[in-house]
Amino acid sequence: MLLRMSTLLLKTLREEPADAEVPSHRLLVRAGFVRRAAPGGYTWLPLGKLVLDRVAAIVQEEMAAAGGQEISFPALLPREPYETSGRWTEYGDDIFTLKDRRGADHLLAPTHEEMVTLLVQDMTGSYRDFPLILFQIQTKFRDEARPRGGLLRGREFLMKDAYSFDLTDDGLVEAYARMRAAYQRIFTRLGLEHTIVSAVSGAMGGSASEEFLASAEVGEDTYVGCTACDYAANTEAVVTPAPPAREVTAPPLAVHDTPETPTIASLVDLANTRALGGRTDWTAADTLKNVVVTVQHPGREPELLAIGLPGDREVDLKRLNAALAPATAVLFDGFDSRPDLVKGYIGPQDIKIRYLADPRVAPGTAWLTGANEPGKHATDVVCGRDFTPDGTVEAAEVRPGDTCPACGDGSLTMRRGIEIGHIFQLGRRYTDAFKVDVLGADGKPARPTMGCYGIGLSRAVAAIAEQHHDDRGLTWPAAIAPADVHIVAAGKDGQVEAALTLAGSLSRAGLRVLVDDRPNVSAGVKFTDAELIGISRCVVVGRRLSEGYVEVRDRRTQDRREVPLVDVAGVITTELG
RNA sequence: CGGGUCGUGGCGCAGCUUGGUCAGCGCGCUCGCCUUGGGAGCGAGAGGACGCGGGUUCGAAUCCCGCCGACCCGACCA
Repeated sequence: MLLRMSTLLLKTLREEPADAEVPSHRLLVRAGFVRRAAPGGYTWLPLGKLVLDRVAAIVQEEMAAAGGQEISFPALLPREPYETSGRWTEYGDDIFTLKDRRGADHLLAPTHEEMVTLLVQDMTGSYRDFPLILFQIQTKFRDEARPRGGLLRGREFLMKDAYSFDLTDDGLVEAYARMRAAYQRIFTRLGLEHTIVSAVSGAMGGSASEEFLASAEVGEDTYVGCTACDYAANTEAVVTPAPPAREVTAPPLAVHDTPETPTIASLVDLANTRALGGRTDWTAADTLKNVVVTVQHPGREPELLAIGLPGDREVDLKRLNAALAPATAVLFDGFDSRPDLVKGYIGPQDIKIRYLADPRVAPGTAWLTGANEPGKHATDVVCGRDFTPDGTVEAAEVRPGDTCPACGDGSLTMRRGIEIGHIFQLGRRYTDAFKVDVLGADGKPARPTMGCYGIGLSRAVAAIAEQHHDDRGLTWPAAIAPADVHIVAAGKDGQVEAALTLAGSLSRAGLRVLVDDRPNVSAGVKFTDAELIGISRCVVVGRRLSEGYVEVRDRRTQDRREVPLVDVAGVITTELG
């Protein structure tokens, strides 16, 4: 490959684009890799397309090595299959839908579980057709409420999704493990430092699920790690260790006048001032906070739900929503129409709506909580005696320092990352929905079980840019850089010809070459552009050319050394290793 | 969807409070000269319905109303 900058569609920007905030977005636009074309939609310019294609090639190689067969589905799909799976409504506003000229509903695919399930139903009939792994690289569409971060969250993006089909649960576990290993190889080859965390399945359904998170300040996912073991999880998937049930030793419930205490802080203050229950050491953690939310189940009437949790914790709506999926919850604000729910003084005793409690609210624990009357609270409200939750829920915020749920020893730390991959053991959710049965070895019908495995390719490019840049520009890992070597013709005119000659020979030697042969562009501009574009190896054809030397530079370390012109191919090839 | 900021040549911005040679600056672009190892210099140019639609006024980029769009924070999000 030989690319000449004199003819390349490339325009580097000296100034930062006003609409770009995160480093990857700023640099990819400034260096001429992508350009915004629509809200949440980006045009891949020649340099960017080269990178994207190299990322895709690595993914294809590893998918094939893991036994995957590549196919390609349409992006424009009819409504029916998604109606059958229930996702037409579950995905809700996040799905792009449209009508054709006859008024029939269609959608722009956000993901393809339905189609691949139908395909497998159509093309298989026997246990001999399994196991099977199919994958595709496709443009996906999601009507994101708010695209952001350039390539990091678009409404249209490139994704690799793979689907495994097995007839046994063991087979699924094996396929999942194989894909998991392939993902580790892929992200390592892409130069992405990443962590695998336990996750929740969300709208996809299914059981086991893990996310691959590329560490980055601008990441949208918060995940936890443990100081003592190798536990790692998305905050949404953190399970709260429940204390064991205990004997009820608390005195009977007692109601107290607690005027003007609608908040936990004001309640704790007053409790200590008045020595409620004979104590003056009340803390927020002794109180039971009860928060009312409106829950929307797909296609049903909204339901009111109360959440009980220790008063020193806030409700984390992300965690709550993950726990309630596919239903969604928002804070309730209609207290005026519900006199039985006294805002600021709600208690779980005889509450009229469904009540779910944090796991810390274990049987036998006693709490200071609302008495369901304005200006009154109750002490010694005991779980299991004075109230019984309808279940537990993971809705409380996770905090650094919380006890690790895996080892029970270490404490949790919190970090941010970009979700670059997500793998699921879906199970039979979709094969059940479409009643996919094949003939088993025993002559009886068998229903395949599925896994699905996604990688955001365009997002991966952005994640790589987040992890590989400095104050001068991008610093691509060699495996996915737009070229192997960037040749700069510095100095007088004769050097352009020499640079082109060198470029030709390196190209014939199998290297991917970008050569800056622009006439009438000063050396300084070329150097600055080369550093912005970020190809790892740069050859400067300049002042020592007449002596038979060129300069070889390392983009990352800024090392420079003079190399005889005749040795350049060898030096570059060796160092690229 | 809530909150905030903002729409002026390709890009980044000033001008708006106090309406009237305000269509302006930097970068980029074109042509010429010069320069050629760190975003050079000089000269000459091209390019803008000031987001859209109404309104006020003798006169609107500037004031008023409505709309649209973008970005940021939050909500939401394989």
